[in-house]
This record gives sequence, C-alpha cells and structure tokens, in this order.
Amino acid sequence: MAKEITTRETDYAKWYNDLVLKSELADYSAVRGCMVIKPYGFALWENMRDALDKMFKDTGHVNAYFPLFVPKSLFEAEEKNAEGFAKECAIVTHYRLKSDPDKPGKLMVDPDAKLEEELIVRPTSEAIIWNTYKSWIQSYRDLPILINQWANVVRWEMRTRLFLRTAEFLWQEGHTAHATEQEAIEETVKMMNVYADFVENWMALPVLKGVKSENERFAGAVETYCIEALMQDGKALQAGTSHFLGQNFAKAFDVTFTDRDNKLDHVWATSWGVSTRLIGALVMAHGDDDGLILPPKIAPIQVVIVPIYKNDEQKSVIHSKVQPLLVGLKNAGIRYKYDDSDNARPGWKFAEYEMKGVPVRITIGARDVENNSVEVARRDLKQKTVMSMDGLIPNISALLDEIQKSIFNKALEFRKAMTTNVETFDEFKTVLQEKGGFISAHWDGFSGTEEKIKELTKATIRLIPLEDDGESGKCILTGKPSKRRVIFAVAY
RNA sequence: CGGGGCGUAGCGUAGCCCGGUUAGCGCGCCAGAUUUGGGAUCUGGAGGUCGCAGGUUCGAAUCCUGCCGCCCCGACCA
Repeated sequence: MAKEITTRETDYAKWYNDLVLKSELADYSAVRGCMVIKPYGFALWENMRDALDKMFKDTGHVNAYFPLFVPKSLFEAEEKNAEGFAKECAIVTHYRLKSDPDKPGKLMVDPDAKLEEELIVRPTSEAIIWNTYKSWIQSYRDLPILINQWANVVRWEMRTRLFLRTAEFLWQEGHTAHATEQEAIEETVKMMNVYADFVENWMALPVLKGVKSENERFAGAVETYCIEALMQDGKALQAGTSHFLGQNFAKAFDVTFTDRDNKLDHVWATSWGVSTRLIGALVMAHGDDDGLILPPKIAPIQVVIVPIYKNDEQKSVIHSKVQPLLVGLKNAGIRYKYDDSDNARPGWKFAEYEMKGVPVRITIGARDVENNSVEVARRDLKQKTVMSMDGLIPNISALLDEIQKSIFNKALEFRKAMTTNVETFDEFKTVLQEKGGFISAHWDGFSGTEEKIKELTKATIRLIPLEDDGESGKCILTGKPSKRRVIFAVAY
C-alpha cells in the first residue's frame, strides 16, 4: 500500500507524476522547474544514450563539446532562431557575489561585477557552434563536419512537467556542415530515420515520420523532419526532430567554403536532437496502473531474481542453486539483479520491481529447488509460468525478445486503433473530443488555417507524412482544395 | 504572466476558522520475537527550530504583516 499510484482513468496527469516519482526515475528539486534524475532514471538514460551514441558513431559522427554560455551578440546573429528562443532564455549578467553589508552571513550580487556582454545559457547550440565552424571551414575538403554533443540545455519554461518539460534538460544535438544542399537534406533524413529506428526498436514505441508545418517548424530551419509518438491518453508527443537548416546559419555566421571549382559558397547545415523527454514518452506510452513497463533492450535491470525462504538453511540452499543461474545470465549478457536482501518480504519486492518496470522476475523458493524449477513472471502481461532450471537462460533470453516485440506491438495496435480519418470539421471535433489520437485530415496548406483549427480545438498539425498518399480532397475547415492528408493531434 | 494549492519527524497527514495540557495519527526507521509463494504481525523505542522574519498577546502551529520555496491548472513552448 505504501507505493500505490493514481490510476490512469482517475487522473492521467497525476498517474504520470506519481509513476515518475515512485518508480524513482526522478524527483523534484529545490530549484523551480528543475528535476533530479535519480540513479534508476539515469541508468535508463545511460542505456538510451549508449544505444543512440553507437548509432551516431556508426553513421560517421563524432562527439565534441561546446560551451554552455553563448555571448548575446552571437546568439542573436541568426535572427529567426534567436527570436524563437528569446522568451525562454536564462541570462548571466554578473560574475561575482560579495558579502551583503546589510545582512550578515548573506551574499549579494556584486554590482561592480557586471559583465560587459551578457551570456545566454544555451537553449540550443547552433550559435556557438556555427561561430566555431567558421574558423574550421575553408574548403570543400574540410567538409562534411559531422559532430554530435551530449549536453544540458536551459529553456526557461512557464510551466514544467517531469521529463516532458523542465527548465534544464539533457539531450544530444547533432550539428553538421555540408558542401551541398542535397547532402545536407540526406543527412537530415538519415538522422530522422536513426531516431525512428531507435525509438521503435529500442524503446518499443512506434512513431510516425514526417515534416513539420511552417507553424511548428524549428526557428531558423528550412525544413523540420520529426517523429511523433502517441501516448495512452491520446495525445501526441514529439519524440525527435531533425532540421535542414539550409544556409541560414552559414549566412548569419559567414561560414563559406571554396568548392571544387574554386567558387565561394555558404555551407549547408543540419541539426538534430532528442532529449530526456523520451523518458517521459516511455513512461506514458507503456506504463500501467501498477507502474512502469520498460522494454528489455533499455531496462536498467532486465531480470530480477527474488528468493523465497523460511529460514537461513533454505536461504543458503537457494543461494547455491541460484549461483550458476547468475553466471549464466551474466554470460548471456543479461542485466540482472539478485535481490536476497532481508529488508523486504517477497510480496513487497514483487510490487516494487513491477513499479520499476523490470521486464522479467524469476522467483525461486523451496518448492522450486525440489522441482528443479523457477517461477518466471513477465511484467508486461503480468503472467506467471513455471520453467525448468535446465535450459533456463536461453528461455529467458527468448522471453526478453518476446517482451520487446510484444510491447511494441501493443503500442502499435493502440496507435492504429487511435488513428482516424475524417472528412469534415464536425467529424474532426467529435473524434478529437470523444476519442483523441491521431487524426488524418485534409488541410489547405495555409498557416492561418492551422492556427484557426488550433484556436478552435487545441489540435495542431503534428506532421505531414513523408509518403504522399496522393489523395486529394477538401480542407476540413475551409473547404479549399488539398493535395494530401496531414496528421493532426493535441500534443504535449 | 494570470488563477489555485501547499509548506507540521524521512514520507503522507490531523490540528489552524474559534490562540491555552507534553503537537496527534499512518507509513517508514531502530531493537527483539514470530514470520516469508503477492505490499507480515506483535511488543518496545527513537525521531519535531510546526517554511523564514517581524508583530499582537500573559501565552502563537493557530491571529496580523512581510518574505521565501515548491506543486497544480491555464496562456506560451520541445
């Protein structure tokens, strides 16, 4: 009873908060809008980060690190981008504190330590990076530059939510420079596909791929590619973005190169990122009223072993029986935890690891020792089966694979059931209100129309699908001709 | 930036309107015993600057003033 959480039906937002806190992914902090990522949550992030990092390296990227602070003059160089972020920037104005003469033991900002130029705490790093690239690039021989950085960024949000929107968050941002437009576009699409691959195959979360409408596009980008996932409450969540920046930043920062024909041109750019927000997506897409459900491929603990014993003698018998099993799990590369602590009784442990979303639990007691068996419980379906100790490891490996697929398929089925084609605005409003989810509808292509729809329904265009369905029709709002359907949803 | 809520032991809370024993309860914690296949039970014990600072009063968790902090809802945003 100590760790019960609000059910999804009662209050989805509260369920989410309870779950994040009680599964020990994160905690609130003394800093407004900033959270502490707890060890369990960070272990999850590390697994995600490591998988992504490998994918980046496998596609030819290298890591580097750029400064947290961006001088204001650099920040504002690319005007659209600067304007887009202006309202949510933290600014450093001073560099020193001093003792407050009026309040003993207290400190005050030293007015004599005002910076000549304010420093912006990066909300994203294009400015400082393009300022740097300028000095790295002279010739086409210097291109492409394929750099990624793992970093924290700060966006001063009015309203925050654990993982989904916090003032400071962790992410990776790729920043690439290319000699040709085509190569940059290819890079942009490639990275969107890397993201989709990661989110679908590691996080077991199906995504839609597409491009953003002008309203939703990254400030400073020519085109924003994105992946969108659907949460259990029928709201969409942007899971990753990849931007084709054209020559906007190269022009703003005067980054030119000499091409093969000895002609001077501005370089072509991309940037792409995913953040700890993905953890929020994971929680909301898969979790249930008993806690998290983590996909095995990124779960910090894939298998937990809980011994059940009535006395020390039984405990030591189980212990000796478990040892070869642990060796087997380790050799099979399975992340496991053998919880033989006496602090909690088995029932408590069961609930605790379910809260934390551990995919598989192995229970072993006197009965099992006698039968040379174990009880295996899978978290996603809450099913228990008895398995023989003989050949257990391959069976557990297979089960983990099966769970990975099963979680994905469940989410995919949900998304299919929650994707609706509509023809009229009335239908659109009804579906939105009564069902939610992705709504595929015709749109006339005008920003004003999208804004109007948002004003009336809170739904926005999540993406314009990459594959053209070739189906023409009439805009649900204006009745003007539309060449294709786009995907609407209420978004996080 | 508007609206609301909260701040009392590690966590969750009662008490506050209507000032007056030693600030109560549940969980957790510590010791011991019995237990252990779905969140154990009993016995004993420890743990509190009632967010901070002023003020009113014989007396303040409670009333007044100011401040600080966090959370939730909205607008804005990934």
